[in-house]
Order: sequence, then C-alpha cells, then structure tokens
Amino acid sequence: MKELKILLVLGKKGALEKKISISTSNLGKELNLPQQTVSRIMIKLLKGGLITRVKGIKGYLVSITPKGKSLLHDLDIALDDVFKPKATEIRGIVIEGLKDGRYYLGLNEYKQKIKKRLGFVPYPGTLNVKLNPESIEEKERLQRKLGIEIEGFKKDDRIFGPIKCFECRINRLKGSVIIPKRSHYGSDILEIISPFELRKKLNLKNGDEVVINVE
Amino acid sequence: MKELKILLVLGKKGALEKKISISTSNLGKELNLPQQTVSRIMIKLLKGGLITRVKGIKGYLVSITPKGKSLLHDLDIALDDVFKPKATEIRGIVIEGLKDGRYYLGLNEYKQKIKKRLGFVPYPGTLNVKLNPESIEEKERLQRKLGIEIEGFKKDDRIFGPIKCFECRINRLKGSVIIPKRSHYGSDILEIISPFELRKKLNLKNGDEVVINVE
DNA sequence: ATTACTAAAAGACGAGTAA
DNA sequence: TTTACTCGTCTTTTAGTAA
Repeated sequence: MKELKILLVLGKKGALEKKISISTSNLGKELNLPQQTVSRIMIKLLKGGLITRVKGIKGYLVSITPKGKSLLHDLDIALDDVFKPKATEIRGIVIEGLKDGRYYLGLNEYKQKIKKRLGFVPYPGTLNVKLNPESIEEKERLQRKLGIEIEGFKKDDRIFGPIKCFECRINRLKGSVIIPKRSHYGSDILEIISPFELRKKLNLKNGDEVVINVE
Repeated sequence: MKELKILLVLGKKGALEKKISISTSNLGKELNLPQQTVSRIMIKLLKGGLITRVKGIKGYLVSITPKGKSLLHDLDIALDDVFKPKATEIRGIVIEGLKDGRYYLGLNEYKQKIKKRLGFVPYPGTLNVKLNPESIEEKERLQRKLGIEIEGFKKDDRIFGPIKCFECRINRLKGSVIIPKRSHYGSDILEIISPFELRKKLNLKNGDEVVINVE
C-alpha cells in the first residue's frame, strides 16, 4: 500500500516521462512517513524493477520503469472495470492453428490446473480465431485486464509459461479465452478452449465467423 | 495489496451497487489465494468499514460501503492525476469569514505542523473565497485528491480535525488551499492560508475577484 | 545535508484444524 | 460444504544511529 502510494506520487511528479529529483526525506515529509521507511520502500521498488535511480546532487534522480508504468496502468484498467464495466464482444473468423494446442492441453499439469481454476477439463486443442481489425483492440484490453491466472511450471527442463483466462461464450456456448503470457501467435489471433471439441459442437469450418462474448 | 485486489474484485462483481453472494473459498480460488487469507482480509475490510456483509446461503452477501467506494474512487483519481495531469484553476470572490481561522491557526499544534509540512508559519487567519459556480466542481476534485495531510490532534478534551492542503498561487502569490475534513463552511467556500496577511499583501477587499492556481 | 543499516516490535501470511 | 481461530514463520515498520 505504501509502495503504491510512493509510486503514485512519483508518477504524479512526472517520473513516468523523465528523471525527477527527489530525496527520501522530502518524500517522507510529503507523505507523512519517516525517511527510513521511504528509503526502504525505494530500495524495494528498485529491486522489483519498478523504478531506476541515480545519485543526484540532492537525493536521487528517479524514474519509473516500463514495468512500474504497466503496474499503474493495470490498476487504472482494473478501476475502469469497477467504475465503468462493459461487456466485450469480439468477432473473427475460424482459422487453422499450429496444432500445438493439442500438445499443451494434453499435458497433465495444464489439464489439472485448468480443471481446478476453470472447472472443466479442456478438450485437447484450441480453436484459433483471426480477429476482425476492430476486435484487436478488445483483445489488447483483455491482455491488460485481471483474468484467471493459470501459473506456469517446469517439466523435463522445459518451461511452460503462465496463461491468463477469461470465461466467455463463443456463439453462445461456454468456453474460455486463453492468453498465454508468451504466445506463438500474433496479436490478431485469439485462442479458445472448451470442454468440447468446438469445431464439431458448433459445426465450424475454417473461414466461418464466430462471436465471442467475454463476461 | 491483497486487500486492494479483493476490494477490486468485489467492485468488479458489482458490490458497489448491490449485495453479491461470495464465499471466501471461491474468492480464494479466483485470486489464487488460500481460503484462510481471504477470510482474514475480509474480516479486516469489515473492521476497517470498507465492506459490510451478512451470512448468505452459500458464504456471505457482501457489499462495499461508501467508505470503501471512496477509497477506490480516490485511487482512480490519483491514477488520473498520473496519466492525465491537469492544472486546476479556481475563481471566486473574497468574502468575510467567521474569524475562526484566526483561532485555529493561532494554536501551536497547527502552526508547528503546518511549518513542518508546508514550510511556512501561517499568518493567523484564512482568506475566504466564495467560488464561482463552475469552480465548485474543481474544489470537489481537490477534495478527492491526495494532498498534503496535516493530522488532527486533541487538546483540552477538544478534537481538532485533520486538514488537507494543496500548494497554490493566489493571484500569483504562493499560498496553500486548506480543506478541513470537517468544515464549518459550505462546499462553495475555499480557504487559503499563506505566510502573509493576504488581504494586505494583495490589497484585497470583500467582493474582489481572485484566481487560484493549484499545482 | 544526505542515505540506509540494525534491531525490536508489530503485523501479515497461510497450513492445520475445529466448529 | 461453509468460516475463522491458533500459531510458527516471514515481512514490514520505524527509532536510533553510522557513514
């Protein structure tokens, strides 16, 4: 909480764009916190990669890193969600995927985690949807939103990254949008999983349009 | 941080407007936190007056209190400040005050705290400005913003409340807007303090227009 | 002036578990 | 199924103080 407050004040002072000159004692005065506490928190922010700093003539020259900025931005989006919620509609056409979804979703680790967090065992394969240009922005909104996080794992010296999920309806059928942290696809492709084989259940062929509703 | 996350999720689920049904274990699953932690944090939010709840059929019926809502709202405004900062200009006319500013600012406790936080010893008296209608909204924005907090104190069994301050320029002269948490004035009155007697220094009479720039 | 270490105390965390 | 207590272990806090 104090961490966030300090980051906010730094941002307010312009540390998102430039280096600002600040001393721990001054910042402490401003926030009514002891100098030691500010010092400690700044070190923590530094170690967390949220700010960078160099010694200045009076205190430090501090700026917020992209990571710090994205933390603030994510919070901003989360608050937007709270105060002005809106359902997201995404449209696109079914395309052929790389077939690697079959492999990943076949792994017991992902299967069990998905079962636990989403409440179903996924059909081993993802439905790949190429988004309409106006839906790409909606996907980017999703990427910033808090979703259901499936954490990654290691296996046989390979790293399997974390995935963010959003419950959705695809042509009215329940499923889940999955957004891997490190995707093999471009940002115009959306992957959907479901307990069923979606192509069969919805009678879909490549090129068919689908409508995905999130929330 | 976890506290904030939980409050955000509750808000996202609609707890700002209605009672929502939620169990600590479900919320834990959603946020990938143990049930015990969610339980503990909910109790803390409850004690802090940020949420209310009643036992439901499955878990609790929870809603966010006005205090909780204002915490989220304040954060929203703080983030706005970071991402889209804008200077505030407030206009109004000088009016006669209740003369109680003289008493409060004469108290050693306030004097010393103001000296420490704002860097000057205030002239014992506030300049009272009746705001133009279009400036009242700006004052309300200020009330929600993070300012420099002067904490309250007790003396002789009386309680002297906290004050929020914003450095400002009044007709170009440095001063500070002060917003007591519990004010004796309506929301169309703004109080200004300064190291100087503003009426003399700026040659002001009742009815004169003044321009106040914050930030 | 600065910053940040030490140390003691307070508070948060979450597995175990009762109700 | 629920919720929330206990309690050992970390983490955070901040006065004192050195550099």
